[in-house]
Amino acid sequence: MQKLPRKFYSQNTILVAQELLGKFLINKKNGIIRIGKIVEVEAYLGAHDLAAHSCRGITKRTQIMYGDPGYAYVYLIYGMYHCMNIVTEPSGQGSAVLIRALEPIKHLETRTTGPGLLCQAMSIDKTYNGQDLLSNDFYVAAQKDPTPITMVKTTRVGVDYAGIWAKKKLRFYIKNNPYISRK
DNA sequence: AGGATGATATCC
DNA sequence: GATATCATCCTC
Repeated sequence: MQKLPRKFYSQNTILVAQELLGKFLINKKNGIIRIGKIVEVEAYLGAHDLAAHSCRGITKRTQIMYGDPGYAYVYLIYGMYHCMNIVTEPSGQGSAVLIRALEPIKHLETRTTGPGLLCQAMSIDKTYNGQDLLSNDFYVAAQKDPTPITMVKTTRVGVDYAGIWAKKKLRFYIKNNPYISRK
């Protein structure tokens, strides 16, 4: 397992999103190592993407999204669940990739088939906002000889308000994987 | 179809 | 300071 370098995240957001499929999200906390395989993601392209939180410019909330790539953007949604994103592209773009579903690999007891649930299972909360994903206990890694996957491209979830941006196929998942949040 | 539940942005 | 809104999930 090889930790992904900063350079990986600084690439084009769509490319990073697609490449993240099949990689492993690893979180060590209180001596427990939790590992999940990323099976579903969404790309949020930046200030011009009306479905992205960054579409209204830099605020206290979105400053992480506008910062350096390879950092976690975690926020509370609907008062009860957290969602985790990884910031992409060079600083100032406001782009990120939302992690939507994981396949449980190690120490994941509860369901991981959705952005809110996977954060619960990985024990990720808002204190992880701004965390560097190149740290020693929170990072994404690739296996040496990854098994080839078939990718499905479709529309994002919960962004009907975003006009033409709601129709763009910026959600990617591994075909036939049983842990996808929605068809 | 609706409720839980809180941070955020945008208005006065 | 008030309120409308929300990249969700579960129960009915």
